[in-house]
Amino acid sequence: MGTRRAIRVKTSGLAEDASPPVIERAPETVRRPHGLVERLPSDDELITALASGVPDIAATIRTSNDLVRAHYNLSINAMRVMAFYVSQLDTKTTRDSGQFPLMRIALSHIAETFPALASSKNIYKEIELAADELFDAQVVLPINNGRGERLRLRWAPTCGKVGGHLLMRLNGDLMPYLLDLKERYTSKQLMYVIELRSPYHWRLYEIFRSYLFRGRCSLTVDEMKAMLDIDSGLYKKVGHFVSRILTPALTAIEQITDIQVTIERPRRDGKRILGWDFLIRRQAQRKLILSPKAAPLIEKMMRLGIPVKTATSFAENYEPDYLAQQLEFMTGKGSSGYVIEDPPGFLRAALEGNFAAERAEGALLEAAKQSEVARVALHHAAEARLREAKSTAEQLAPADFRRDKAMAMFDALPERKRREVRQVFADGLPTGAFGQQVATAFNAGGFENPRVAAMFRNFLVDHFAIPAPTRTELQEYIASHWDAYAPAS
DNA sequence: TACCGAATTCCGCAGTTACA
DNA sequence: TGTAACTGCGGAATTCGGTA
Repeated sequence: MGTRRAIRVKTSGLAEDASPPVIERAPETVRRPHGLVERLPSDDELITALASGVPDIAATIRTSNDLVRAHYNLSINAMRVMAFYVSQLDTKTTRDSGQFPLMRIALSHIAETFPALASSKNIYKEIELAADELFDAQVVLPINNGRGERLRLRWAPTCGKVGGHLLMRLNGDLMPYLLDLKERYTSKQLMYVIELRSPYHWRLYEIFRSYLFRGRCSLTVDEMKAMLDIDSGLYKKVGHFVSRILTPALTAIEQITDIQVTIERPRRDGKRILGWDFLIRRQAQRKLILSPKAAPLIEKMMRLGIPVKTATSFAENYEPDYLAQQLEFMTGKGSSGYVIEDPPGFLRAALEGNFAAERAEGALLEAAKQSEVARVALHHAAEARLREAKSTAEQLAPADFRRDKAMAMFDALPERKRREVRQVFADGLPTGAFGQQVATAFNAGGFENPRVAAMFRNFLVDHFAIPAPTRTELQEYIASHWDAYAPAS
């Protein structure tokens, strides 16, 4: 008998998890009942493909329309794992070998691709459950030109979590539905589904997208429930199906994906709603994502945890070079150990405040210690900023400026943070008439008191780089600035 | 116009997820 | 860890529309 040994699985050379997988090997030989001794395949022989890392989210995935419209119901994480696996396939190698590869995928790469999954408390457990589901679940495919005959297939006959990786092989019988598709297929870009949070939204997006070429489709309630594998006993009332499945899905599809689906009219039998005619069109603004300069920037923003809708909005409203500059500043800030708790908020602040330029100013400050010339340049830059700030303030009435600037920034804070700010200002102020006035003004959520407005506005302006100030920062600010705002006694 | 059945609206519950 | 938001679901009350 061979000796028992531990084999470290060959790594892809990319980011590794905290716990590299070690597969405990059974003895290398096994005695078959008929007496023959066979050699078991090694791990390297078993694993025929290594996921190459985080997929290109702009890459296109093709799926046969038969599979898109098949009857199945997977959890959202199982859908994500499936999409990840398919995105990693090498079509030629897979076709030549005649079977899907047994792929080793780092869980960290799956989590990195799907931000919603990455924020989960127990990513490993969730992916393990998704793997179990892909092993157990079935897809029911119509065959023989849909003459009522159905074929049941399992998704992944080999699927399991090993250490920090997922080992998975798709069912080879699914190859005609995923490879070498020349007609009757639906293509989608990963970027448009990674943010979908419900399997129903994902499935309906794929289904409607399969009809995009036609611009419209007509589906009955029963057809949709069958495709989504919803038990006929559920959503007996059409209204429930509409309000709980269809409407939320259409909203998510419009907000997140590249198509927009609207209900043209219901199909009725008397009063009874049988289904609907849908209008399907590509969202014009989403085409911007495909522009050569914007696409990589949007992808980069999404990798930083910024939702696609926000990323698209930034790409639409800012010049690519300027956006790239601020993104570079943001990633530099992150890699230097600064924890960015709210990436969309931080980037918005960076775009509005031109942090990258301020960083250049910071570099100038360092140089100023060495050079008189730099010191003068720094002085001029500071004066220019001051002039710009004054100009903005002068364009607005003082009260409007206070309200618009300070309230906008204050309102941008999460509710919990707003409560904390109010509390800190209330706690941190000295007792007495003015302190009471300040506390009352804050608790009322307003800035009627000009001193409170000025103090808070200046805090925000001075600390604009801090989207959500901490309690300590606020207390320190109040302590050091109190005298400047307190009324003369 | 009254009746009946389907659609719509509203409410509440439970489990999950996101966030600070 | 607590809270808010979201998702998925069922049921009751009300409204609407077809039909006799």
